[in-house]
Amino acid sequence: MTELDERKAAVLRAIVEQYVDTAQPVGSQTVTSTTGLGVSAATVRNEMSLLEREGYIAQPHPSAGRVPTDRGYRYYVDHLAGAGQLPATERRRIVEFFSSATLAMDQLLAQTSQLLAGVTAHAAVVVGPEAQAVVVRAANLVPLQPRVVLAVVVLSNGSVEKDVVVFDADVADDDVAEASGRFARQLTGRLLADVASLDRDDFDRDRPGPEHFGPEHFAPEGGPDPIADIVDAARVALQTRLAQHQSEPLYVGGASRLAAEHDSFVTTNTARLFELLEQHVVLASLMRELLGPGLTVSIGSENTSLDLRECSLVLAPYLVEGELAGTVGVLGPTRMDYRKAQAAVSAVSQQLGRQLSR
Amino acid sequence: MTELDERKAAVLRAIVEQYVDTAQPVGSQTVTSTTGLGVSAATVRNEMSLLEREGYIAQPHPSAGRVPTDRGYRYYVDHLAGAGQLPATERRRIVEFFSSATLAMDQLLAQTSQLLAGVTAHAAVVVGPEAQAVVVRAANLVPLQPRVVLAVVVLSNGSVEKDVVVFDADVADDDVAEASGRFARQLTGRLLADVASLDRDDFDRDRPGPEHFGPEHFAPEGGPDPIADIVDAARVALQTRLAQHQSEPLYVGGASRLAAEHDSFVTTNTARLFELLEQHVVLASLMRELLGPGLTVSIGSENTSLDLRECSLVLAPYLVEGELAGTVGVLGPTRMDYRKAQAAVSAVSQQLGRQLSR
DNA sequence: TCCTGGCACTCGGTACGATTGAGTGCCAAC
DNA sequence: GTTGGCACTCAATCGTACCGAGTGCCAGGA
Repeated sequence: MTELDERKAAVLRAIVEQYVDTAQPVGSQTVTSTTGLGVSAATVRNEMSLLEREGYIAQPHPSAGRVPTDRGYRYYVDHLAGAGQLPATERRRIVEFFSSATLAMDQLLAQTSQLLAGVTAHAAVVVGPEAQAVVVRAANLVPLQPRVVLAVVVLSNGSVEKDVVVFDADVADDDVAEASGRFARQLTGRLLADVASLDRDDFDRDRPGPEHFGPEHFAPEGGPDPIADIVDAARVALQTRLAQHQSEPLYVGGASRLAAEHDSFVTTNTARLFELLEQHVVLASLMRELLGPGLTVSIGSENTSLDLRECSLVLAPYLVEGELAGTVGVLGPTRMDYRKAQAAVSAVSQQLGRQLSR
Repeated sequence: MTELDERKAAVLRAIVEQYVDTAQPVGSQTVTSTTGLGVSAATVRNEMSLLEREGYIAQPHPSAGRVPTDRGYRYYVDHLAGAGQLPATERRRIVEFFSSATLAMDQLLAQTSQLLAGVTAHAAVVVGPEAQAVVVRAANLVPLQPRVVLAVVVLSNGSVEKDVVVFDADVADDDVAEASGRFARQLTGRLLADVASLDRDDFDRDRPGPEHFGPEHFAPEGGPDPIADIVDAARVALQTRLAQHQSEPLYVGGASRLAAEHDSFVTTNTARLFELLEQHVVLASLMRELLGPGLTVSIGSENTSLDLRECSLVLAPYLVEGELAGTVGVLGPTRMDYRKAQAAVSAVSQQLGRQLSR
């Protein structure tokens, strides 16, 4: 759309910022008194009238002040918000968090989402890097009970995945130990993406003999091999779990902030929002859809999801070693301090990328 | 308190059940029409007047019907609710869940909390067994990056704990492998409770030499031993994490239901409730305080926490092999279907105990 | 003694009208 | 192009009236 002239922009900015601050419709008087532009309320009224005609602001009812529309917020974000600076305390809070964090990927991301929620006072979402490039660093089978074995896999991103395998009959600890060795040799060093898609034959063909460790006893004849059965059962169990791990590692922090914002959400159902936050798949696809190269802001009705039509999302990707790795974002009401949200999201995404590039 | 006579009890029961159903104050007419007792509304009014005088019911305003007080709910729960039966579909849902569940402890408990939330349509809480008796089944050190090692411990309850250890200088993979063996020998088979409290000397004294596996190279002289340093660093890192694991394994399911119930929570702040649910320590101590040998119901103002003064908790312990192991519970508004909640909590606690006793 | 129908009373909720005040739109004057 | 002034609109507030649900009480009956 065409650009607004300077004074209209100033008026719009005043309305947005005032409304974000007070949650009350803003009248022409308020605009003249809070902004320095040397014109009277009547002039402002004329400008407001035009702004309304062009859809940047609206009146909740005919004799009230003006409220920004989604389009008004959009213009504000695109042209007026500028690059906000975080207050020093919060900037420090972010830096300190990352400088003291020595965590595995999953824990780091979970805590990052809470950090971002704390700084912005909104709900925060962090999507982890695609686990395609992740490599299996260690694999183990651990007997828990006579018929129960735990398959454990350590990944190069510091995550640990596990799954319980239950057998019909007791399995000897020795068998498990041997199976564990074979299991480790099968998986260690492999790409997660490969592991998820391979089946028994692939492993047998790829690694026909013992390599790393001492000699191993393969079942000599083609008959049933209890050890192989254990290994297979464990692998199958883990494959489904690893497939999940691969898909959408998503962390939500500070969801309870949504409840605090409830007053403004008269129309939409807060409960629906909470459900949405619990459905990681939906949320992740929604974020993937929105994500652009830099800071992305999606405002109210710009969101495809009806439940989000009174919410805004502020998203940014983060880069690990120059590669687009994941997303951090903030979810709040459209009446949100976009400058601060953008500054926080931007700072956190940069720091997180830097941290993960180490 | 003294028992209520039969008719008063019937009136109270009718008021409670009607109010739980409709959320509207109940008048004498409604009571006579919904209950089978063959008396007129006037008589019911007299009874209600007495019930009010004794504090079982109250009027929101002078010309409205009656609403149960916390004391009224209390009497209802103690004398009138009886042992409710779950509808068949929901009973089956619970049984099926447990019969098909083959999960590690932590996953099982998390899913159980969601099951209970689903059945009761309230938020649900599950506290896991004290991890005192848990034994370390396997331990490993896995190199992730030149200076980063992941310490992983598998516990007999199927949980996996891990922590990142960062070193000042690079450590060779071979050193890590050797340290991993020593680390495993130090921890495997030990009680979690012991591991958390021991220090380096204890291990050295207890296990002076190689036992299970082939010969191992101890640093011969008393000088600095890089392997031992790695092992120590890993153990210290894990100890703090294991201490947490030991304390309060708590799972909350269906927290979003609280938002759906918001309409009734006019006075109290929903956001505070969400925060409470996120503070596992507070919640766990609160539940420990309340827990009795059987089903426990804590109603509104009976709760010490102010944030819960419009909520009720229905709790039950579950037994594993005859021993009190943990707690399951439901958190909802005082205006809750106590029969159903009690039946669900009771069923889930039994099934969970049975499952864990296997 | 206990129950019941009747009746007066109370009070929340709704509808209606008047009033107030914030805010606008428009216009004439600068 | 800007401004002050003025009429207009309409939400919010208040007071009044009314309705109806519900109660408390009382006198009469079982």
